[in-house]
Amino acid sequence: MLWNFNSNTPIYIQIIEQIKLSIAVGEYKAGDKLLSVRELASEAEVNPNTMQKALSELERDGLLYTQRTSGRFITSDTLKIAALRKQLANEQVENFISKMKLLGYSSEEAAEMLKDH
Amino acid sequence: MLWNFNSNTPIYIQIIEQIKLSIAVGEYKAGDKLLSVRELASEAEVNPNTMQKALSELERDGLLYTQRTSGRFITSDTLKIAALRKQLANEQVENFISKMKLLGYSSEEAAEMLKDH
DNA sequence: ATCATTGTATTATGTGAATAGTACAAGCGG
DNA sequence: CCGCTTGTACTATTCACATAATACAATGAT
Repeated sequence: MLWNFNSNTPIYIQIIEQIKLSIAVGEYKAGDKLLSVRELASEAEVNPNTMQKALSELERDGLLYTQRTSGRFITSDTLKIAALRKQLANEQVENFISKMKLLGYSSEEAAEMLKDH
Repeated sequence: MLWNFNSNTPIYIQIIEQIKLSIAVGEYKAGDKLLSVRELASEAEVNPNTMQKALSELERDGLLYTQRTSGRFITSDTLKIAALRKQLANEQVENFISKMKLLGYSSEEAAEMLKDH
């Protein structure tokens, strides 16, 4: 996994978002075993505590589960994963439209700009 | 001006974004006088130092200018303001497309989801 | 001339994110 | 059984953001 962070958002939030994305698009597959907290932390060059915090939150969302001393795994619920992808996409669509509205562009104008891109 | 902040981004960054938006869409007009730092801070319910920090940065961008003891004003450069609006819109478009690409949607599929919205 | 308001600067304090370092129970493999 | 790896927990420290409380020079209005 390739990690990159910017400075304006807490790192653990960005980790959550990036892992969610990886799950949603199948870069992590249902049932996959994750690297250990320490390995992931090392890979992302963050503190293990920070990685742990992000993983715990993903677990609360049901996207991961833990087997006590054996490791963490991606949920096997493929429906949940498909729903996640759709949800993330919908969030992007709604965010885009609302931001463009704030900037004074109608949905039609926004769509036009997309086409011209 | 109506202020609202979320917790995941530094407040002074959010202030910058919101004022930029207000300038871009003409809620603040070219040459307008702003409220004083203290008044704006009070209105937004933040510390004057925080407001000051945001305003200074906007000034560095050339969107505001200061007349030492008389107050702060929006730039009179209407071309710059028009360019700002276009730039913010372009950022939204590019961000939207790139995020949708990451989620595995082509530009055409993204445009389709927009239409269906 | 006086005074209030302007932006600006400074110091101290509080808070949450992130790091560093350490510790421990649980289980798997040898 | 032993040792390694797992997740997890805890304390201490650093850092940036934010706040609180002042202070001051410049200037426009009274």
